[in-house]
Amino acid sequence: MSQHSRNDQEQRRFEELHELRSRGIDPYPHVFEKTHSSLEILSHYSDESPETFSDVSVAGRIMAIRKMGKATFATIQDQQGRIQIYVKQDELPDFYTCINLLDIGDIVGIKGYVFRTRMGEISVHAREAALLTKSLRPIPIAKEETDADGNKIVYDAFSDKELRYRNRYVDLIVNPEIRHVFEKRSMIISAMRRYFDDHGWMEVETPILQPLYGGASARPFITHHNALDFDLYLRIAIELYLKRLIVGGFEGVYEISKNFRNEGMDRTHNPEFTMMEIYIAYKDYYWMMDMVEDLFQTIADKALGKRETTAGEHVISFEQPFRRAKMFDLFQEYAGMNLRGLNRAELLQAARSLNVEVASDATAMKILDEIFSQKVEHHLIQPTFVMDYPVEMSPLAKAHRTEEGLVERFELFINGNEIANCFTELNDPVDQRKRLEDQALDRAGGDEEAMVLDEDFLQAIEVGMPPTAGLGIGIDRLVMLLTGQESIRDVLFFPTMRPEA
RNA sequence: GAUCUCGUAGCUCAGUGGUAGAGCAUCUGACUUUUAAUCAGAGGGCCGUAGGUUCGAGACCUACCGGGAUCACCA
Repeated sequence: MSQHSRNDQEQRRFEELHELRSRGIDPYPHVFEKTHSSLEILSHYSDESPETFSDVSVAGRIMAIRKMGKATFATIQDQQGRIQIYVKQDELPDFYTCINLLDIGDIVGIKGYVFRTRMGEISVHAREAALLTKSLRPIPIAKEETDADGNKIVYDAFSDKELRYRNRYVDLIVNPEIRHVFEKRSMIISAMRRYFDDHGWMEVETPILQPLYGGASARPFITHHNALDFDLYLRIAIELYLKRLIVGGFEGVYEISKNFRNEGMDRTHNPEFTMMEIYIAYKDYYWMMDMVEDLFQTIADKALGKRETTAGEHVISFEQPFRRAKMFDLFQEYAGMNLRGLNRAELLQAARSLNVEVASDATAMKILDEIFSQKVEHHLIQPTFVMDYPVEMSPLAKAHRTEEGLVERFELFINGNEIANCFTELNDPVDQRKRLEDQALDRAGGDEEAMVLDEDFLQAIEVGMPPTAGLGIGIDRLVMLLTGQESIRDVLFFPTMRPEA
């Protein structure tokens, strides 16, 4: 703070702080005994039995203060909401001499009784009042008014995206609706965790710092271990370690944790993001589709209280069953072409005829991917399992039991976005080694995102992994979907930002 | 990484090449049921940064810094 030049408002608050201390008032006391939240009082107070709330104690941040000479009203905000407090000079003369030293943003504690004002607002009449924390920086204050039609009008909202992300603590104070997004995020994750735990699957932790990275196609962040003098990678996926645990004899393991990918940032990408991966022994991807349907209904019930959510003009339903469609059938349906079994030249031709732009050196799989994302994805609004991908796109998925050249894989699309990814996991060690060797060749050929060959992982698979189904869910995107947010930055407390100039 | 766009008071924003503005917030005074409290007054600015054009730049030009959007890469 000494380096920071204070503006006039900050300077004045510092002076108030010293004035409070010089009057023997501790502006930062250690504890306060709080008995009620704002919401408990507002939702349970009744004019018939005011004695129920004749002795309450509330605490919160001053969001508005109206001084009227010998009496003062203030609105304080706690985690649940806001409530008005009322302080009279003749009842609290000592506190009242300091009332001019209080500002919006200060945190106070009030003991007293609940009453209803002449204007009908339930309020706390103070018998005791204490400053709990003096605020030294002014917070932006939005004013709200409800017009004759009942519409809420907000004046001077704190809306600058940059400031909101960089000073999220201020954003959370003055924009309560963003707090609801994060409360819902927490409920979604805990509902998911409870669902897995209730089924007996075990939450585990595996390395984030890894000597090799794998399990996805992406460029990693690189860091360095000083004592051992070697480079480590921040993981890009959880997959390979969880499979080692299945080899080790656990039959259901999951992990919810950050992954890191050193790539571009936009509305749906942040360099660190939260992934859930779960592996269940003796199951396949058909079983996993049933499980995912059940899981999503459970989460919707608990976090939303209903089995639908709104995304733009669409109402998305989580009622079973979700649509199940094979990838190549969807090409037929939405692009009007059968792309199954076409070679690279033929796919390039198909892309041109569909007006899908692809790089001239794109691989067959890149072309297929591009046609899918441009012609099919945006049609997949209601939850849809897209099944059976080409083997070249999925080096860790098991070959399809009946379809030549395809693997047993599904991606769950909702509102045009990929939300989950699942395989019947590849446990044939010979096939797995061949696939990773092919990736290594692509890598040598200049594909920076091709997977690195992890010999220890291959040895684990050679020890023997039982038939297993694996699932990954992008938690941030799921939260975006269920909270109606359009940017990943609005579901992350502290999204990655460039350093300030 | 590319393109477009934005950056003016603590916050939200006006600003026609010619003296830097408003509302809220802040300060002083009045006010014991107010609630966008009200009433009377006051202070507050490196106009993102650095160059350039011009008699004169917050505005026009260039570069840079930061944000947002779109695209590319990816989940």
